[in-house]
Amino acid sequence: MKLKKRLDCRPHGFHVAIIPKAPRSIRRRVQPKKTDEDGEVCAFELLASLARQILEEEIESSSASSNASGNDHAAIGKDAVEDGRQYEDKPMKTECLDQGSCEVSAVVSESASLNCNQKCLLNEFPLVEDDDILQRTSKTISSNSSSKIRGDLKSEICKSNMLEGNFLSKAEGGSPNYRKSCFNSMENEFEQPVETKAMDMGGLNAATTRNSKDSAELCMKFPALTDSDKDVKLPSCRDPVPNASFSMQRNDIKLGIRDDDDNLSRFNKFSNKLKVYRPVTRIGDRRIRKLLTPKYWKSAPKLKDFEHPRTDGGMRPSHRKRKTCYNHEKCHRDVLYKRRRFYDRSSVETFDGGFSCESVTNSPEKGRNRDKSISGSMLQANGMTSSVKGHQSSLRSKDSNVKLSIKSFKVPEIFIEVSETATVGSLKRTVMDAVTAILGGGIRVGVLMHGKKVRDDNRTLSQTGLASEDNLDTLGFTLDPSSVEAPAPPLVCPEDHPLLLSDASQLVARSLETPALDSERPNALTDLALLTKTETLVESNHEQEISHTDILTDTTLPDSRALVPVPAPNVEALAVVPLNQKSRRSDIAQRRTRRPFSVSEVEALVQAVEELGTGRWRDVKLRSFEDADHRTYVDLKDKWKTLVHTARIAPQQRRGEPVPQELLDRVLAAHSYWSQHQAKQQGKHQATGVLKIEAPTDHPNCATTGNQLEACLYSLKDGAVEEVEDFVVVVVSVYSQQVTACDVKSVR
DNA sequence: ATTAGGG
DNA sequence: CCCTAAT
Repeated sequence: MKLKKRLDCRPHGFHVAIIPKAPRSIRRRVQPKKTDEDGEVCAFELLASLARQILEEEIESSSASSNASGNDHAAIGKDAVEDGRQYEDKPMKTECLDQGSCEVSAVVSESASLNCNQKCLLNEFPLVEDDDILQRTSKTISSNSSSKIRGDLKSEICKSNMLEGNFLSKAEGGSPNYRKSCFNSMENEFEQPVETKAMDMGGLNAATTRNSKDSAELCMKFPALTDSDKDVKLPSCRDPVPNASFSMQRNDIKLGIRDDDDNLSRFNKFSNKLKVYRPVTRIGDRRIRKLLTPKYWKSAPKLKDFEHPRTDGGMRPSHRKRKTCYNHEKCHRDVLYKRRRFYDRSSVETFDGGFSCESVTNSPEKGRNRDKSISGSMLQANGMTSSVKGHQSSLRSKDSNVKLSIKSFKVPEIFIEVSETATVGSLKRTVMDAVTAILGGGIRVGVLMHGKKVRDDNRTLSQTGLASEDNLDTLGFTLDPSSVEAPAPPLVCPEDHPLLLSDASQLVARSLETPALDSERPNALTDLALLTKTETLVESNHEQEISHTDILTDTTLPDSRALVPVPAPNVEALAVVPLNQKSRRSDIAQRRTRRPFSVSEVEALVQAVEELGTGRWRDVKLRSFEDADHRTYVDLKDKWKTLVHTARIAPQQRRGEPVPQELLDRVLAAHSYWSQHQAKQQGKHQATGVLKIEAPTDHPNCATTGNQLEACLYSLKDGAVEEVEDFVVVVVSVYSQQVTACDVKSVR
């Protein structure tokens, strides 16, 4: 099937796990491995690196003023080399980089006639060039690349490129030159949503098609600097000249902070790429809707989505998705998802991508941190996501100290928009500012447990349940900007009146200095805060809203002017989605408002399931929720699912309106019963007869044995007479009555 | 349209 | 709740 296909396409000798087109769960789980194994590069290091570059550039550009292209060459080359050395010590790699830089120069000059901005950008990070180089030198490199991650990956990528190139060539009826197609393939890879078919007709054409207008847009975006994908890419900004083969390819500017891992993840995309091409026009509402779904907003460590501006002013989400690392079950918790929505009127551009990086705070100095190491935890920064990935398991020292280790720290997405005429230097500064704002803006730490904010600062860890290893795994942190006040927006009207946070026309018109999209506001953080808050309110459910409120008014938090907490593991914040004022909603199906099941509803559901079983949701619906229009059978099914889950987890871990234990018990009982008896006796138990199960209500074991007893009862046939525990029961019809421990009476 | 599962 | 695949 798909899987096979893909496998066939992939290059040999490629070790990196390819995400097979298998059940999501599987796919997801496959990737994880590597994420962590290739040693993560400290995000801060990256940032530092970036900063360094920026500074250097700044100096350089200031001294050399405008026309930076010339200087850039040298600078870039240098940077590249340094960069390379910094992350790798292998001569080979360095060599590789060197070549890369050389190549860069060449490339640059070649494209000198093109739009300068792009050209300049091109210099920044010789990622593309490298790839290009690699492409040519892949053979040599790959042959002896041995174990060097870098080397391997690169060569792999090259291979991949070639593969892709060929593929595309074919698809397009033959590409004129290899390099070109190769490049395009690369481009596509970077710009294309892995799982969507957003791009029109495959590489070349697609790129060409979009060229003209896109270039006009100031769409310089910085996708994410993700943990393993620490490259800043600047998609779009294509050259208006479609036929300039070379330039065209070059116009897809990508800034990449190369890094050991990035290739890895990037490469992964290749595997997904092959199946991507499909006409955009095919994308229907549903598609779009899907794209706007949290699922696709997830910008996890290795995941990044961003959308292309659309020439027609409409929204054309072209995103890319990367599977996240799911190292063990815990991984998903490490993944921070962030949603961003920008509501803007005029120009409809969707930016969903960002700048995020992860740093590994592998503080070996456990001593320094005392006994604090956060394991299996994550840090989430509101507005600016940052997450901490923890070690696999929580350690617990004898002295009952809780050991936590914050393994990684993810810095969020940063949206940057720069004018087409902005200088590279300013761009860098912009990035720098953004990063600085985030890191230096002052943050407040929040603690999450099971995704819920732990608000009481006075409680002890054990009281909070954080002393338990189990809970430790769900421990999370949030980094909330503490420097700004985020007054609750006057709008809490989720559906009908999405907040318009910014005016795109303005955004586009000028270059922004901060990640904030609303250039009208002076303070980036404020914007973030507002956005976050808004987003949350718009999206959140009641519970969340409540907790938010609580938090905002929580006096135990001195400077709790922080933003709303981000619900984990589904962290969503700062979602920015273009909103075309009017009819946007019709296009974008809104997520249904959340409507928590009331206890009575649960009761009805349980009742129905007890009688009908777990595989007849439609009947359940008809039977007990006929009038509840908002409850579909799918909802019921889902609810049951969650009920079962809820019943299984510790009461402590349960959230939302508490469901009576009694009901949960029944859930479990019914569930186990129906699990065994599948659909066998469908309808057989249709309420008839009277339950005659008797046991002393006051029997000491009644309560404790309740579940077991009940479970046993469910396994009995109607009319059966059996001994269960200390009881003798006569079952006339288990489902004709609600069976609970207390209903059991002794027949003896 | 339903069901079953993964997310 | 959403999304999909499979019925």
